[in-house]
Amino acid sequence: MYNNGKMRFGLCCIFRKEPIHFRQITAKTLQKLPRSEQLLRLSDICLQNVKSLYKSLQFVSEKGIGAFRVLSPLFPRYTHPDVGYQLTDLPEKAEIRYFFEKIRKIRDLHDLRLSFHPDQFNVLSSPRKEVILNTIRELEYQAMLAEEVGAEIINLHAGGTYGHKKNALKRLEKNIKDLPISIRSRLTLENDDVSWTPADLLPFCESYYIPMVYDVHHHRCLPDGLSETEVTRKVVKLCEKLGKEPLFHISSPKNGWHNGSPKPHADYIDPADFPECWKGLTATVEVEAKSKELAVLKLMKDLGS
DNA sequence: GCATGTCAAGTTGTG
DNA sequence: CACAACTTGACATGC
Repeated sequence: MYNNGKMRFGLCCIFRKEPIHFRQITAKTLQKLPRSEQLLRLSDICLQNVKSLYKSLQFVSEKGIGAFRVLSPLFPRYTHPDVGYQLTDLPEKAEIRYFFEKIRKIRDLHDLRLSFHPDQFNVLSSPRKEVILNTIRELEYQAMLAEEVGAEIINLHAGGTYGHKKNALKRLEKNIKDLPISIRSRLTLENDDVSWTPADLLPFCESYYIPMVYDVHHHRCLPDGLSETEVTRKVVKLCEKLGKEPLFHISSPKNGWHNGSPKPHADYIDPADFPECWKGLTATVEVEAKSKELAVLKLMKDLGS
């Protein structure tokens, strides 16, 4: 069913050369200001960031890039305990909503696939209640943005193992079951390069109907006995069952495969690192490379797509 | 202007 | 035990 389909490539969060920038602000800077000025600064940054996101989608659609990962701090410090805020607190909320609408329209027009990838401190397998609560708060924020921009995916890692994978998976299962639908319906789990391999995650994902995002670079850094072909086949099968397009991650090692740690990402993707078994599939491949849009475009050219 | 240290958050592995 | 690494970049500060 997915053979000879259309593969789309995804750009992650930011640009290397293209003059599209996202702004940030720290909690420390905000805390020096009275609340009204905090909200003015935040409103300005959020509005500029949604404009930049719109420009990002214009850029990718013009270049034939079919997917885009939205950066987590699009609305900086949204869930911070002291300086956090809501969209309705921002003076320019109407303008911000107007750009959300423009973003949804360009997304629909070009059928762009949008995703979120919450940072490493979002952990649903932690034994600490506080960590789970903070994670859910952050995921609710990202789900709100996902709803506003029309994003389909919130992709998470499985967290730590705490020396006992089975118990960690039990906590993960329970916490996933309790998630609000806005998060749960978008949730995917990705294999990492420290703890959780495809062999660990696939049975879990199959049991609970969660798409597994297959990062082949992580798999090469932390192998598990499964071949890339086997993992790909299982992921495609699971996604078919769930009615979702498979999502893969690709990167190349900065210092080569045999020169120290292969984990750091290179500027570009070596086409030799692109798995043969992915070719011809209907799937999204997010490109994790430091040269960002240049790397995505080069890979597309190198692969002739 | 430019260089440098800092930034909310978790977990693991290395030195 | 401290610290870097992870999608690292962008901001704030000080020269």
